[in-house]
Amino acid sequence: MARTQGSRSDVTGPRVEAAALKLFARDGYAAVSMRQIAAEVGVQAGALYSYTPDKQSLLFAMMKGHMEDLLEALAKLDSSGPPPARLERFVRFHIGFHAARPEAVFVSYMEIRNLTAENFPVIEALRRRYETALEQILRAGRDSGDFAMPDTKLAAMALIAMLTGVTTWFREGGRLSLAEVEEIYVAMVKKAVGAG
Amino acid sequence: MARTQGSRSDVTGPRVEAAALKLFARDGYAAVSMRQIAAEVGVQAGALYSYTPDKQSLLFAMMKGHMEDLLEALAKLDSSGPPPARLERFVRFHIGFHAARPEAVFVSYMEIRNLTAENFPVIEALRRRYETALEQILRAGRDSGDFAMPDTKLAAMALIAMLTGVTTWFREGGRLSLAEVEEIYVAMVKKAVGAG
DNA sequence: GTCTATACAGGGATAGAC
DNA sequence: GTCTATCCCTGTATAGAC
Repeated sequence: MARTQGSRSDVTGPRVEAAALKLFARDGYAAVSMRQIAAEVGVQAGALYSYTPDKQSLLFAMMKGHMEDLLEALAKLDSSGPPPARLERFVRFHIGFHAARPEAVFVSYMEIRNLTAENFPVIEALRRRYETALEQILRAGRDSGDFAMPDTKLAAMALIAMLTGVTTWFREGGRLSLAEVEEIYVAMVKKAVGAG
Repeated sequence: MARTQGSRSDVTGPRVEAAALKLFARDGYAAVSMRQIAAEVGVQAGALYSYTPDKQSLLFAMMKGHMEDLLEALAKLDSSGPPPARLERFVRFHIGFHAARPEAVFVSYMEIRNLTAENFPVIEALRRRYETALEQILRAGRDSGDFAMPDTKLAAMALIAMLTGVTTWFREGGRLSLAEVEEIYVAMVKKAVGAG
């Protein structure tokens, strides 16, 4: 049970991830050095390699973790009821989830191109699963006659772009509260897909 | 009139800009080296400094140029007629202009944080002018009763995010033509702002 | 105008002491 | 588990020859 003096692997590991997330989000993956991450954690650069094999793994783990959290949370969302209700829940979920972790969102959308050839498809597949979830709601709504859209795939992309855009400008304590923003987006999205 | 042998300043300068644009768009500003740009142009790294004082100036010039082109083209757009017609023209203009230069768009939206403290506000001001142009159309439409929206500023941000998202997935020769995409977005945007 | 050569700082990652 | 020290590479930018 007793741990070696000075050993804090269980706490330092997460702190490395947190520092990397913070710095990648602020300055971009390519612009951040391992030395900067180490300084943020309060250790020497060499010590980082006890927690990650390399810089790329740090990025990949953070993006994969984010997408998995997103999909896991989505899976817990009530998927019953008529399409308009499902769509409304999706919109609120998306805005809420993304607004709660702006750094992870930012990294996940900006650093895709910095993934290696092996890691990229993994993240891409997770992202596509999320888009498909929205598209299925839209398709169900079109089939039921609740929505009217020429192309559900394109509409799904358009809506996700619109919703994710919130994180680029939303700031707690700004002109509008998150609840107000949610309200406005729900109304706008419903109208966009032709929900009466 | 005779130019020094080997002198091609008038042609090499633009080639440096083009190479920087291509590489910044593909790999990101921070990940691209001056050596890579030089290799793309076919000169040695040192020669680049005949055309730009430094790497940052390359980024700034390309972003400023892009935003100025955008605003200039927007200024030429017919701004007469009722708000729904104006909005439709704006949507078609935005999609068309952005789809025609995906690299410049990509750099302009991704590399904002890599601008220095002096350069950032310049680009930000240009961007805001563009957003304001859309917001004015929305406000005019609300005033005239053509549109229904709780917040024109937020709607403008939402629509621009949605429209700009097109450049992230649109590929010439894909499932839909640009004209089809435009059609669909025009319809979706009009509905989103409550235009009957 | 472009080249070669180079200065100098900083990058990622590893080795071995403690 | 973390440190110091270090390897080797690459980064931006400049100087001076041609």
